[in-house]
Amino acid sequence: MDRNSDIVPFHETASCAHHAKGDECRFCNVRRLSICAAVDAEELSFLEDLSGDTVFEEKSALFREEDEAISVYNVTSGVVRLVRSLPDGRRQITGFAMAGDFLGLSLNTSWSFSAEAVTDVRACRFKRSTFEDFSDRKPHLMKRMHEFATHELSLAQDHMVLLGRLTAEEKLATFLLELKRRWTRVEGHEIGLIKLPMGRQDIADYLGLTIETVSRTINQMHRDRRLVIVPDGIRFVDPAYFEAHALR
Amino acid sequence: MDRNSDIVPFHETASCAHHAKGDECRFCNVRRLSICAAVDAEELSFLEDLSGDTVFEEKSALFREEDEAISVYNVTSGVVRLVRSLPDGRRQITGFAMAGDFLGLSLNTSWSFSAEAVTDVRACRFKRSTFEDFSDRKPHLMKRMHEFATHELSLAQDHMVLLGRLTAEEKLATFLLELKRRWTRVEGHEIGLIKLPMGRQDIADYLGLTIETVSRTINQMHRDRRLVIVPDGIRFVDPAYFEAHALR
DNA sequence: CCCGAGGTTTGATTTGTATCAATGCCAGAG
DNA sequence: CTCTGGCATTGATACAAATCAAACCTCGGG
Repeated sequence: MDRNSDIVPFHETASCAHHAKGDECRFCNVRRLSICAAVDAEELSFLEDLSGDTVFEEKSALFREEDEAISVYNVTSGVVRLVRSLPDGRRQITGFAMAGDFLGLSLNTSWSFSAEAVTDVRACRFKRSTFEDFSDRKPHLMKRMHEFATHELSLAQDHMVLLGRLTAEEKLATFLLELKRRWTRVEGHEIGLIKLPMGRQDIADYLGLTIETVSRTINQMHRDRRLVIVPDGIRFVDPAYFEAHALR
Repeated sequence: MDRNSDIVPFHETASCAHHAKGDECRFCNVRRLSICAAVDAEELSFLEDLSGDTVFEEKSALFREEDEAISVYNVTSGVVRLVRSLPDGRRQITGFAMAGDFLGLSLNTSWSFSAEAVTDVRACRFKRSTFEDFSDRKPHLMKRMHEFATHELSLAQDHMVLLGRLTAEEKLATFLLELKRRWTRVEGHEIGLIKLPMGRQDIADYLGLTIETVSRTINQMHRDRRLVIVPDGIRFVDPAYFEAHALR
């Protein structure tokens, strides 16, 4: 049975209710984190005309592997899982996209992965072809996209080491520490609670483990007083333990 | 004992002996495969002035993880392994670079991986800062680099699926098929013999396995009449078997 | 307040791959 | 021709994680 059968096609919403039209980008709280930080005020207002705010509800798909890439997206809130599936149902999650992350860096007309909303998600949407034309005329934007791509590539290489060479315990320690860093970056300040919006199955598919091994390993860490489990997340009790067992 | 202790620093050689200075790029046999295909005749001669042909002998390092990235490279012949190492000696090979592949796409001043010559290697070398200045002024070159980067990213995602979700048999089938495709691309025509210049340990470190499992799996395939083992490589006997077991 | 569904935890058992330990097989040096 | 060192192969055994199988929350709906 396909575990993804509950993923429904996305439903596009009307434009953002919280900003007057014409102010979205200037007041965007993820601009500093995103592609758009490379864009000056004048370009920003032009870019804004190309963009549309979209909302995806929990468990809906932003797009699927086999879809044509009509749009590209800048995630502004929520968490998205990036999934590659095998014909027999095995899944690998190659990453989680959060506020500031860009989907569609390659500007290819075909996606090579699915993007599914783990939580409710807001994203700034651009028509792919239009965005490509724009970036073709703005070398500094292209360069910023290239920097994003090579950064992603470096993260992908880290993840290959994790998948190929770490133990279950090391995988979880690395994952939790990385998640802490990403929330800190998004929130703009140190956080205590590490929110885990994704389910155990998603964590398993990200780390190349089974759900049972993820559950056992986290609960073992709890029993060993390395962390406490709280609603919707965990909290480090022994941060040094995670630093010592994680990859970089 | 560190398995890499035999990797010695590279020895730089004088410029290419086979071409008169001023003709390297025009007659370059990997141009069509490389970054340089995006460069027109005039730019090519300019680029050529920036470049120097280098030779690295088998087992030497082009650069190491911890080195500062002074140069970037365009591989013109031979095979390079890209390695990430853990402090305790565990290794993950994130890829093999062959003719046409570019090392230094990120243009960062620090490498995040080592590059080691598996065979004798020739590469076209550029000063990183100079190359960056050049690409900053040539949007189509930057775009080509970006395309290379996002293609790499897609390959990296494939490899994550392999590492996280495939069995040893599937990993080997995928690896051999992928290698066949890459040799075909480099040679410019279909090939029968799939050369395996890298040792079993390198294959293991690429696939997230041990050397024993690689050896057992290949020899099992041989016993099952899926392939024949020949000096320096293998030959498919049952190509359909590999197609059926490989990832895409 | 109870029920049911979806997700999580826990336990028992199996298994694929790692580990440990020889042995085999060249190719190059002497 | 024989020795030697560096892989590669093969076999026996161990073990980490997968698989199979319940039981257990918890939260929203009736």
